[in-house]
Amino acid sequence: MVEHHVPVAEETYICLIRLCEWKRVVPEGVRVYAVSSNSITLFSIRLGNALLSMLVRFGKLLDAWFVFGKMEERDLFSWNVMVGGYAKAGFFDEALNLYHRMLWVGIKPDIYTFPCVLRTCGGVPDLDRGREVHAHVIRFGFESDVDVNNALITMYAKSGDVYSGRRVFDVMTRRDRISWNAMISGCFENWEFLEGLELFYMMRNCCIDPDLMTLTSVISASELVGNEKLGKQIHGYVIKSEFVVEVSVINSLIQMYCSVGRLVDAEKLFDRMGFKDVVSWTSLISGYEKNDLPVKSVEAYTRMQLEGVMPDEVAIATVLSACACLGLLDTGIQIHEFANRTGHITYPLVGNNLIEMYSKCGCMDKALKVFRQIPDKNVISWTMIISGLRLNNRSFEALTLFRQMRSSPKPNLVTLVAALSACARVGALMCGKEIHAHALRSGLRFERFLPNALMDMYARYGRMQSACSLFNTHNDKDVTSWNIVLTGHARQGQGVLAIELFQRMIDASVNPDEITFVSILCACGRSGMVSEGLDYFNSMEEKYSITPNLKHYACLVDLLGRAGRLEEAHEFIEKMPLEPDAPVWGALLNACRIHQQVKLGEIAARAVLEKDSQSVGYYVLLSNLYANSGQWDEVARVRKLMRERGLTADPGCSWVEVKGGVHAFLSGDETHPQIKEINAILDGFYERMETVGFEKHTYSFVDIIEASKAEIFCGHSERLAIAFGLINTVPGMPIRVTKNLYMCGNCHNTVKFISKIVRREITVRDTERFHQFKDGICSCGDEGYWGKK
DNA sequence: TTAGGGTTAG
Repeated sequence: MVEHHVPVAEETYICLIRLCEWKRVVPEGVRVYAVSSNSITLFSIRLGNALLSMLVRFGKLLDAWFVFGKMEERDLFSWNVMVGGYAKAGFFDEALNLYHRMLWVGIKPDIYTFPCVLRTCGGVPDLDRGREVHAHVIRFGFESDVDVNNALITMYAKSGDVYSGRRVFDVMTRRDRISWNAMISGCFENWEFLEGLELFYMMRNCCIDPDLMTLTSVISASELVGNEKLGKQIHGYVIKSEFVVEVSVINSLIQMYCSVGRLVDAEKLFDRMGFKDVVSWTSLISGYEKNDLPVKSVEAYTRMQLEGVMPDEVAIATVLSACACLGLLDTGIQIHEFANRTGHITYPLVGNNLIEMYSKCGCMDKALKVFRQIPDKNVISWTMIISGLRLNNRSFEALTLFRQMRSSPKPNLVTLVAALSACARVGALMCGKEIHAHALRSGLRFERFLPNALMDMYARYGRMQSACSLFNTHNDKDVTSWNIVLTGHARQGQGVLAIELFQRMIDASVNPDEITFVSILCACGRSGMVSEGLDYFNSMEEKYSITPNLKHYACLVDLLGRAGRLEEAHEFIEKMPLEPDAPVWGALLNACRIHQQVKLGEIAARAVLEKDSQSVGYYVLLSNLYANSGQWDEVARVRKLMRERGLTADPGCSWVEVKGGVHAFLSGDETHPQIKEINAILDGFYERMETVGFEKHTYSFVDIIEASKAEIFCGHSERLAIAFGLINTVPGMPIRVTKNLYMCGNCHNTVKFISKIVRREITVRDTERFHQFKDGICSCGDEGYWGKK
């Protein structure tokens, strides 16, 4: 529309700019700007200001900044536009700098300047700066201006100092509706709900009618305080008011009803709406999801699409949560594809919930792919992927990612809890301790989840003292806290301590739950306290009104079985009021393995495999039962059965922590950079073992069977980890290893031997217990490895 | 002769 070679008068440009601004045609406006800046070297105030205001309104801040720099002169208006533009775009530092420069060059701010500047102070928020600007307001004589005062109120509220805002509000001689709205929402933002509501009533007494903003803000507050009655009252008010037709107000009401669990009221409102926008639909979708109705949530999403309402990023993210909850992978994938097509995938919110959905559906690789593709990963993205990996038993990778994250973005409480859970899983004590220290340093409040996660980490690692001291100093313990320590004692075989703790729990009037009894029964079983265990089992229903579930029955079978009372255990299963499941029979099978009762073991195995033919662990137990009694044909038969059913044993994996890093070793790992040294050091041990009368041991699978070793599924990865630890730490340092399978008897012996010759403490935590080797002795007393001798 | 201040939802 503008030819390059024809000189155009400045006035024409200004007219064109005004027109573009008025018509809101961005591309044309930018073209006019481009052409005008080509033909004119310096902008006059009139043209410059016109350009500035248009560019800022179109969000073209960089271009505006360019024009600002090329103006022959600048007036108050030019500065105001720039400060306001930066403030609106969230570039608070730049806005504040400009404001100071403006004062520096001697331009006096006016009533337009202060609201812009105060917005930046509230946006950071920076209370000190805000107070400084407040002082400027007084110095330049604008303290009685309504608009400036309104901005002051907001600045104080956003900076967390709602009382200073209130003082400004109280001395105002004239207040408009904006003053009231600012003050009321300021109170709500600072959780001063009562004061906010009082102001709302005062406002009406002063004959100022609430508007749309007032109402939406008050409705959301009644949702936040969970005050159903208040919500109803406001609903009544809305019905009588002119706002009954406003979509946004009804949306807020729907939200409010959902949040107090009154879905029927929410649905009623929703159904009566003449026009429903995407927010109305999402309010409902999310309401269902939050009230544990994920199926209805997904249905509502489908209905929304059928009615031709286009989902936006929030709708997509919300329905993804529902899919995650239901494990609806197919639907989740469809939504993922949709988000890809529509470009919504770039929203962190969508990406984060996709990670959650894939994690919960067990597709961790897809989750990782999504994670890598999120352009602006926030704390939640990181937390989601860390917990996802942890959930899918990839704790090692979870910790690697956690390390990568560290400073930006700053991990929050949830991140730390997820990372601690991963530490607990792989026995990364140092990493866990670091997180503990980090939490103390960063002044995070030790709320429910964090102390529990810490205790769990220490307890799983066998550090019962640390766990207990946290427990004792932790003021608001919940049942989980008690259960964590109780389970820790059980794992350590500290039956007496477990019983003492249980008593303390009862004395403290904490109601035990189902998990409590699993732990206490387990503790009794591990400590051979059969009669105590039976007593607890019998007291569950009578004293604590907890009906024993299958887990409790399995514990009891284990308790009887470990004590050698196999027939009794068998009878107990036969008389169970519930249909016994695989773990119940599995407990008996394990007991038969320990006590080498092949006949009964076969009965148990048959029953187990009937219930669950896919879990490798049971084949391992059966195979070990045969191996323990030297029936190698049977061992081979079990292995063949596994092959036929397409099952392979989980690869053994051990972790060791060296210099703050966690190193993982798969059994038979030949790719590790230090594998030569590792093998050399192990061979050295084997030779010495042989000379003192230990049997020679080699690695290959066939060899192991032929060497008549019982546990063929061990993988012996712990040896690699221990050797690596020995090579890479200073003499005398304890070596701490965690393993994903049971440690076999052979490894147990080998580690005992190693601990003796290297004179180091070596701990191995396997899936069953915690072994502390020192001077050739293990804290577990070898039980369970060699059965009756 | 333009600019600034309050709000809300999923």
